[in-house]
Amino acid sequence: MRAGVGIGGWEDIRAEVLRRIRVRDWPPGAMIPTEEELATEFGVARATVNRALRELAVAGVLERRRKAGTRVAALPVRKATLDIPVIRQEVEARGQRHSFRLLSQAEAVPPVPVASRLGLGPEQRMIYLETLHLADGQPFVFETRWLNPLVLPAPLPDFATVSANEWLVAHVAYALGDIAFSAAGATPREAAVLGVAEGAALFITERTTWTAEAPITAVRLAHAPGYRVQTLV
Amino acid sequence: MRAGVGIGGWEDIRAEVLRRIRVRDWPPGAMIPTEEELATEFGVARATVNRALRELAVAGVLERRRKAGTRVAALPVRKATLDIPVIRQEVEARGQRHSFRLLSQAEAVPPVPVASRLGLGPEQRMIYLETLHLADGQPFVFETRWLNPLVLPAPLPDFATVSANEWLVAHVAYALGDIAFSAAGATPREAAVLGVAEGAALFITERTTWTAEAPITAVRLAHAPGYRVQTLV
DNA sequence: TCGGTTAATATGTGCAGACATAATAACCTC
DNA sequence: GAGGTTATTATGTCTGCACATATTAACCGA
Repeated sequence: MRAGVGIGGWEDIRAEVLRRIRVRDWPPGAMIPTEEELATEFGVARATVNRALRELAVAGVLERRRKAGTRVAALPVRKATLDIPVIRQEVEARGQRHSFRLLSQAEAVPPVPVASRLGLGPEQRMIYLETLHLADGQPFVFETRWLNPLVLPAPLPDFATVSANEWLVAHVAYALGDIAFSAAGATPREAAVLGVAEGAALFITERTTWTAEAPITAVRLAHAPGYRVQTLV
Repeated sequence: MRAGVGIGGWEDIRAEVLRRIRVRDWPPGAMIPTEEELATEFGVARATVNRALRELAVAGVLERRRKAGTRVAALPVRKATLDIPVIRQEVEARGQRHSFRLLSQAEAVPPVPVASRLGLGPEQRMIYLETLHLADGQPFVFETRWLNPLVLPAPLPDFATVSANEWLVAHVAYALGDIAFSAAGATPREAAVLGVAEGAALFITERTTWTAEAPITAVRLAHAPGYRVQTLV
């Protein structure tokens, strides 16, 4: 950063470009000047302009192509970034105390939808866990998890004491995953565990993770009513 | 990129660092070498290592602090990036035909929750729109929207013909917004419009946007059953 | 030993110059 | 003109160097 001067950094360039887009100096779909031209105008190096424009492109505000140049996105596909924390952190971030209870543990062949989501054969046995997470003693989220025993290092912990999620993070080399959000009516089991009416609208998070070769775990989180996922754009 | 050589770019550095984290050469919580040391090891400039490590920090895999150094995140707060497209694009991306019907348009004082979410006084009148979006003729999402007439440029379009969302993107300088996801039972109105049972679990998206000074719009999207938001991590 | 000042250090960002790459535009041939 | 080749151009990235900044670690005096 230039000594003493409060302007000229890439964040300032980004802010100024964004301002021009928002006041429609550069309306949606319009081409904007080249990096070279902007660098000259702002009196900075091209690399600095590049950094600013790149960030805006990642955010979905600009579209860039070599040789073609840079244009303002016509229909900005806004990219919202969500933090997916560990449940304990999520509860504690709300200023509440986190605890959990292991409700059941078993070894079984998963149902077909879970098996296919994990890319498993029909006979592969897995570990099944049901855990209720509490915030200040109130039901917060009901977790049902399938674990692939083939990729877990021995010895397995006592999942009544150790959160499966946090143990996995600390002991298994993950590689890929996907997350999905949806809504579903509470199943009888979920209704009983969370203390809500059967069929009540629940927010559902489903996560699947793999190592490079094999599936690790599939989790379904049924959140207590009132749960929201929120983010700034 | 170095001529002819397929390695040595920042993406390769990022991949190699990620590999070492995943095979636990560098386990969660561990410090990793300094940029200088990695640059020497890989035979690249420090700026290249910096780019790679910065991306991993943004992704939540690394935690970096000046002078303190870089460590592997102990409890990786995974950052999931969601694309929030325009509804028309969303429908078309599924290979379906998009259409919509304006169900009602009025000018009214919004209910208190909406007014407070927008930071409005209790008497501010707004435009209220109800729109049903269809995918291949089937109900896809029911949109209820409050629009601030004070920030809209004249003339207003015919919202029966022009999607409010796309008109806004093209004509109003937005600045900030927030998005929230939740689940809710279908209200009588939503049930009738979407053709589902009252109380059925619906996935709800709520968006609010502002200019620098004034609120622009608050939207509630009630998605037809089966809707999912999905992303890779 | 405590508390505050100073030095050391890893990351954050800047610059100028160079070459790579992708995609368009210009050109040339038939 | 149509089709294929070549030149041009804007972005993408790398290098090497410099200085800023935030923290920590070392130091030192009361």
